[in-house]
Amino acid sequence: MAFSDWQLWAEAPNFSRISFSETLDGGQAFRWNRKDDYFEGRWGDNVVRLIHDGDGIHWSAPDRKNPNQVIDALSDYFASDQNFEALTDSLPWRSDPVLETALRAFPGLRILRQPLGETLFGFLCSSTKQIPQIKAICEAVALDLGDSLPDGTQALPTWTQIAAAGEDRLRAAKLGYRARYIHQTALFLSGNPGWLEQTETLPSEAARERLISLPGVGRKIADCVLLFGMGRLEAFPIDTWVQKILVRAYGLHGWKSEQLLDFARIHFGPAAGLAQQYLFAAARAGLIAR
DNA sequence: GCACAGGTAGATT
DNA sequence: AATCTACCTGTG
Repeated sequence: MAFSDWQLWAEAPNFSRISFSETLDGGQAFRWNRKDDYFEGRWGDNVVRLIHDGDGIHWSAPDRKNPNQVIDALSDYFASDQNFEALTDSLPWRSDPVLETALRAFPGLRILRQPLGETLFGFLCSSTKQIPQIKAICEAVALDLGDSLPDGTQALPTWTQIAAAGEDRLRAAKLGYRARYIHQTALFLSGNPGWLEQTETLPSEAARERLISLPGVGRKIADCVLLFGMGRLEAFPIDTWVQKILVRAYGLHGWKSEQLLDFARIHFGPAAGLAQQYLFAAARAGLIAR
């Protein structure tokens, strides 16, 4: 299957080169790969190539795809309904030099709006794994269990497909102890159709409680799903990186996790999750909290 | 050989 | 309620 010629995405977000790369391949999503001079990504039944050059962002998709559908899928995935410029400006960077450093390093960074089920799967794979390993696991599971995409590669499997496959097939994808959690969650979700979609209609606190009721989902993964799969920008996932940032760069030595969450909510405000992603990116780049 | 990696759940204190 | 600890596998 051939890909279309490159086409300008006129309404694309205003990324810098680095924030473009960091948004796609910085740990929010696990199915983007840097090819030659472009990124290739998959979500839902979409396969899209994106390239960021001096003219903006251009896309290419498998030939048979309707261009308007590609644009719509991109707009949805990049949460184009959100004004990230204003949200970023709403963060307390004027009085917070750590945050200011992160904002200046990654201007244009965004929070993606990924398919809910895929987001849950990706972060169920993520515990004590590095991003390249999470991506490798997702790829292995897709190859084994997923439906074919228009270019002949594989989508992530549905929860029903995962439930039917069984825990051993997941262990074969190097999921280790995560395989049991994922399979049990798959059994529940395949037996309760619409449960995830209904969760998405709830206020964030109630949605979080429901997500945490799933096997293998604790506070951190639930917050990742809220943030990256439900557009809840107030969700503030605290992982080992963010924990170190808060302790070292903000001086919050000895604070309990509940206290750190309170600090984040009060200090960063309604777009705390966006601040989290800036700080995460800056820490991984070695700019803060080394 | 061994510590550590975008955690969670169950046991122990 | 706070603090261990087991759980898989790959990497440095």
